[in-house]
Amino acid sequence: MSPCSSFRPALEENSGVHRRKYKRYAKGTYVGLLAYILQDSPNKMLTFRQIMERLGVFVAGDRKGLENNIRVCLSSNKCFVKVPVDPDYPNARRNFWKVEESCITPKMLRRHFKDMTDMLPSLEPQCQVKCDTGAALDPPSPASISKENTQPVKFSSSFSIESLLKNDHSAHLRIPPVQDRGGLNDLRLTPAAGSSVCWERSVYSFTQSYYMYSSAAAGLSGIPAVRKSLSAAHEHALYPSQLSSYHSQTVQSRISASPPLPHDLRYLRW
DNA sequence: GCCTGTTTATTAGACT
DNA sequence: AGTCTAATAAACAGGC
Repeated sequence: MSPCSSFRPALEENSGVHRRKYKRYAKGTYVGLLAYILQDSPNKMLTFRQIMERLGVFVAGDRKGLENNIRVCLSSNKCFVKVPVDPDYPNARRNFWKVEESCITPKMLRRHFKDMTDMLPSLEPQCQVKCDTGAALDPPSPASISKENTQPVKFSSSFSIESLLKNDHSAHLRIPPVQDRGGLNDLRLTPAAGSSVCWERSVYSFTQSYYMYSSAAAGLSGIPAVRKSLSAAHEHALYPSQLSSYHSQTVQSRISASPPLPHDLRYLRW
């Protein structure tokens, strides 16, 4: 069974009755994908346009619908927060979006990064323990909400986004070229590999799993949208740590090569 | 007019 | 089976 074998066009033959034009993705959610894209950006925040540019690599088809979906996702999920592009002149319509990690619950981790935990059996028990404690999973009671707000949940597990990305960015391990990689089933965890490899392979597989159906493709023509083939530049932009040439760079050079901080960019047009 | 962000309603898959 | 929640569509407001 391929990772995406359960993807099927959602349109009914006699559609028009159902509003849904997309099949729910077999793996992954917008939240998970957005979180990854944001966290993988140099400053861990992006404008909406930048988000869409990165998403554009994954998705072909109806951009309007996708934009709408992403907007809703960003607006309705508290784990995504806005940062004014220009702090001096806050504009409600010109913001960076970033991930508010303190708002990511174990439940969200399990739900939105489920595919990665599936590939990370060594981490699953950790997450499971947290999830099974109940307190962290149960819907917050009114009384607990204020407490939760004042005591943001910070995850120090190796599967927290922070930890995972930390591992990712500190990785010096060489990863085989994309074309040489196996699918999800080929993942093998070795003691020597460590979580860095786990994470990198997981991110690869995770993003690979994002074959999306656009409403234009699935809804109008009945043809599923397919993931665009990635150019080398795109591959590098999205999976930088996968390219061996990338690994020839030191972490320091990666940092120095990063764009300036957001406040230096605030007068640029996006 | 376009872009961005918010809100609401609906649907359907996942979860309990 | 009932509930929860992500995905989707649409309408609207406000800034550029």
